[in-house]
Amino acid sequence: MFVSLTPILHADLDAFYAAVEQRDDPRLRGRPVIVGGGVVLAASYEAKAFGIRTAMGGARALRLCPHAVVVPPRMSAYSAASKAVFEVFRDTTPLVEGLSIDEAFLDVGGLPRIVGPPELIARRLRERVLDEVGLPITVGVARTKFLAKVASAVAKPDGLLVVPADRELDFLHPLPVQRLWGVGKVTAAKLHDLGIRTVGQVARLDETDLVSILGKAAGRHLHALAHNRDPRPVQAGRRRRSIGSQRALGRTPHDLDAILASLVDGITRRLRNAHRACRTVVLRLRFADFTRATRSHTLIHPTAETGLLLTAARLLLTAALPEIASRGITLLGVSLTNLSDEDTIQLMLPFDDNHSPGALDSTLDRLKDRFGSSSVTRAAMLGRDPGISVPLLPD
DNA sequence: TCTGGGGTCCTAGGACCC
DNA sequence: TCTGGGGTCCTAGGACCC
Repeated sequence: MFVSLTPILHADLDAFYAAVEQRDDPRLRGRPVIVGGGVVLAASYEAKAFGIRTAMGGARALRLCPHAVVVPPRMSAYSAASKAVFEVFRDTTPLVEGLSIDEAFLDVGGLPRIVGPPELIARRLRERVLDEVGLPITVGVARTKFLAKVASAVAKPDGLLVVPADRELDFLHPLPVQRLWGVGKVTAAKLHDLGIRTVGQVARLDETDLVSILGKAAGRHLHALAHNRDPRPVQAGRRRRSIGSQRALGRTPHDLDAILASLVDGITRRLRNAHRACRTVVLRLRFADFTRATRSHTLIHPTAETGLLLTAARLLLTAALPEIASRGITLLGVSLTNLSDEDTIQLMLPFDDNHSPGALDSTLDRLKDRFGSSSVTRAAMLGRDPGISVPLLPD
């Protein structure tokens, strides 16, 4: 049987934040390092050996390993390191899809005839990241994104694993279900209740059974992954879909309005720096019992203006105040979603049913002449009002 | 064990339109 | 006059990932 071979690399930096700290401070090398404070943001492999895990409470982590070194996070150092690593990725192939600050997919399908087989490309990539950025990185290689990601997880730390096309299911089926992308605590528990512990057992289920257990999307998704069916291509240049910020609140009394203002100030700055605008403001709350809630409001027009977005956020907060007063609050957050490009505005045109059907189109034509046909698009606004997006010109 | 901060995607109900 | 089916958008919640 012909097997199409478009090799995909999944490159994943090892214990990223902790590795940057060990790189920058030789005294930390070889020692258990915890990045974070109240909660473990990252742990070096020496710390992981004591059972310390990401997202664990700091106090518990120190009980497991009292001599661990705790360092405060340096986000700017991590984003600089990430940038440098992604430059090596893009120098390897233009088809790079970033998944997070420390991992990415690389499609090297177009490369092998020029530079060699995927395994060689992966080996070179690991050497370059270590030489040029000073960080260990693990690479998984397979025909699908999903399998490449599984391969890197299995190969960690500081490893390389190639899954040959004729050995895919042999590799996949003995693994525990938690290895499937999208299976977390809740889904794993549901499957365990049914006696399903391995990927192979999932693969033997009918898709309809899986859908009835887990819901439509998750069931179909898992069924496909268990058979290593993952047609998703590596997508370079995917854009962020939301920008947010949040703050955990301690026991001391807090000025919620001031915190809200500083959160909105920070995220609107990031929004403008990215040349984006948003339409939906989401207020995030966590109560004293650690249950969560969101409140959202969608504006008519996209905007990146701090004042407008702060007003929307304040209205949401004001409406939530009675609930906050009765339940207590331990976290306040704001995110901006429904993002669009900042450099377009939407015109609301006062057309109604009495106008001739061609009136809007002729106006569109005039706008296309004025702004260029490719930059004028018709958009639906508020579900039913005709709207038109045009570039926002300096004058 | 006492819980951070940044995200993605899916579901479900209600409003509204055709 | 009463009714159906399909579609989109908004809101809220939840699972999951690093």
